Amino acid sequence: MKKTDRDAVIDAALTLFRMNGYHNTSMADISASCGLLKGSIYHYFPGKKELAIAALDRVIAETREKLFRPALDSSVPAEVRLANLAERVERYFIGREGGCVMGNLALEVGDAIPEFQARIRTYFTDWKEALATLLATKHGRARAEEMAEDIVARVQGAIMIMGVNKDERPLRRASRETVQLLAPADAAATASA
Amino acid sequence: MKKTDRDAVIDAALTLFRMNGYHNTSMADISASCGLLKGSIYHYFPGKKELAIAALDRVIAETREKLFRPALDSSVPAEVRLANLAERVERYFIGREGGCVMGNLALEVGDAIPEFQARIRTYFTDWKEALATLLATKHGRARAEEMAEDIVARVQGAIMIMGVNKDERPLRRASRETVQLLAPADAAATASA
DNA sequence: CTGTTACCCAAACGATCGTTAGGTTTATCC
DNA sequence: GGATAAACCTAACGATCGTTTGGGTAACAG
Repeated sequence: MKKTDRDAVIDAALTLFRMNGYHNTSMADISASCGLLKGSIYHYFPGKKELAIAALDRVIAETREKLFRPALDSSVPAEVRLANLAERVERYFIGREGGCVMGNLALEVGDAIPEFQARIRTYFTDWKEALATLLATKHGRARAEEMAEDIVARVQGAIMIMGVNKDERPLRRASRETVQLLAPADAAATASA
Repeated sequence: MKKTDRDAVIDAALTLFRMNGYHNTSMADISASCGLLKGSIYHYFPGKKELAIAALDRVIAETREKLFRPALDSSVPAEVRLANLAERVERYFIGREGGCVMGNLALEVGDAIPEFQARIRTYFTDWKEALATLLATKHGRARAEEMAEDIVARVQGAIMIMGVNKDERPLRRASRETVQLLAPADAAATASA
């Protein structure tokens, strides 16, 4: 039961960071959102930065578990795993207010806070690795990594546009076209027909 | 000569907003960066928000002039215009510390500040319109708009990755593949050869 | 029951935030 | 050259920032 409060702080902080950004989220905001008094947060975390780091670490763990690890389960055909990964990513971000906290912080703090930068890089690397492993079953490893990086970029951009235009179709197209990269017989013809 | 100082304030603010974000840029920072004392900035702008709006308006005007308007010059073949647009966008962002201020603010402030949101939307719409107009010469208008939106998303994502991984290759690939969308004879074959 | 630790609150800290008020300098115009 | 206004500085404002201090309470160990 002890970890519940700590987790509640991380939960609140994570949501606020995602929706309002890091610098625009105050300890008072987090306090009001998690039920704990402002000063009490410092019982669990040395400061705001370390709290954010814990939040980012949680995102990394969660996405590894729920999104990227299933993609490496070799008992399932690669094309199915790719379809599952694409669909999970799509569902993960659609309707999630504030989009992707990793992408948001990547553009907000840039490399000003190395601990953030390192975690953001890890997150993107995980994502790219999962995609590259799957794509390498059909395309070469080198080309697969390029394609994986491009997919991650496109999805992140689609999430950005989703926030700006309230339109989730770019994200859906990114998912659909990703799946087709392992479709048999170079299914571009099937798609355009 | 009167507009010089005002422009200097906008210049400084724009650079700082792009590199450090909106909330993490203080009026004191802007003051120190433009040579004007903090209080003096309020002679030109009612507040920080209005200064930022002026900065965003300048970005819209600049990118219209230098990037998007040349794309609509019908005296040049569409495929050449697309190649020029892609190259200009690539050069515009590569090496530009902090990436794209519009994308950064889109993810940082989201829709919390409607005046920002409107300008960000305008910026993306301009970009998409330029691309869609060119792509519509070969593909249908509806499909061209989808493609344009996807390109914008991918480029923005590539800029994000460029900031995270210090790797500009995703952006270069996005440019290259964009150009090929108007290449004769569906130049995918040429590209993969 | 006593001592110790973890948990959490209440109150305040100095620093910095965006903003403002009032005065001084500089340019403009008749 | 004197009046008018724009440009700019100095100094401070209240509010909020992240953080700290000190104490109180509950839980658990001996």
